[in-house]
Amino acid sequence: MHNNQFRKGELYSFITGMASTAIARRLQKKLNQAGLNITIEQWSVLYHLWKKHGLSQQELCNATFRDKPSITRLVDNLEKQNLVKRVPSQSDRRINLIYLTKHGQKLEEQTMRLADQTLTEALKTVPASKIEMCKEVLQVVYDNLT
Amino acid sequence: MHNNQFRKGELYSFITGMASTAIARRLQKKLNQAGLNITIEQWSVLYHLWKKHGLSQQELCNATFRDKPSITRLVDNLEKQNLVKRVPSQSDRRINLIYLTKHGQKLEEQTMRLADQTLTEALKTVPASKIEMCKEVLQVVYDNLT
DNA sequence: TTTGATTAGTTGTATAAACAACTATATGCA
DNA sequence: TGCATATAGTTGTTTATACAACTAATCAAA
Repeated sequence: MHNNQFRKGELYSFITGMASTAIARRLQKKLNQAGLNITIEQWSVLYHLWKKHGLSQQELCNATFRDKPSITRLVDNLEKQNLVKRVPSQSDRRINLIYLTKHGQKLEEQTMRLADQTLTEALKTVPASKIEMCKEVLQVVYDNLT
Repeated sequence: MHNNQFRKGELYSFITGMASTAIARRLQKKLNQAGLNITIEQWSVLYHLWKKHGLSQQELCNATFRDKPSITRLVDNLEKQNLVKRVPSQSDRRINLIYLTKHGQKLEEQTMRLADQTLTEALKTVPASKIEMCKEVLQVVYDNLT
């Protein structure tokens, strides 16, 4: 009852993800201003490749929470920009392993700095304890729905 | 320093909005399963029209945090589905006022119920106090970036 | 070993978002 | 009044997402 009413009030911003949309737009603007010709979505793929080279497309699907066609096309575009390369797996010919090119590797430091700046701007004025709690809630939400 | 390290760890899920994406997908699935042929984005426009009839496209831009071309096309699609109607303003011929059709009005109750269900599923196991704090943080983030 | 099911990836189609360039109308100031 | 400027909305282009249907390769069980 009380809970229900509470939720109705919160509905809109939770569902539309206004905060994360604002964060993504701010980061995209920073990337553009830095003359880096990549999208947030491409960045999110590179993010996982910086952590571990040679992921398959399916692994990128799982890591980025996208479906297979989305990853196919993101990898297409990353390849066009010469940031990654598809390498057929030796052991399983169905699989493409995705490797960063030198150009793709070089983007890590600069873009991570811009992402860090973006979060600093977004979370300034928010105490660390609240950020931690918020992050926990978002994780629970994700787990509840997946 | 400590703060910086904290943020780096949180980076990815904050920027990609994994929680809100999961919420939106769950609601979309419910809409589809109910045989309602509308997208989340269309729903977010209808949401504001249910609260106040006869908004201009510009007002819908502000309310939904979208740019003008996005609203033009969302209204195009809503009109195609006979859910809203563009009505030229009498006092200012640049302006279209957007009104719900009867069909559009009828969707309110059912879709709000589905949205409410979605949030209940997403936030079950999360105490109300944490939800409140999380909502505050997301609002601050939004305000910090807008 | 053959065949049926599963897995990895691609292609087609529809909707949406961001950005730039555009038209039409309104406003405000000289 | 007239012209510069601002505002409301549209159109074109690129990128991304979701879903369905598809191909190719692998696996597993009879």
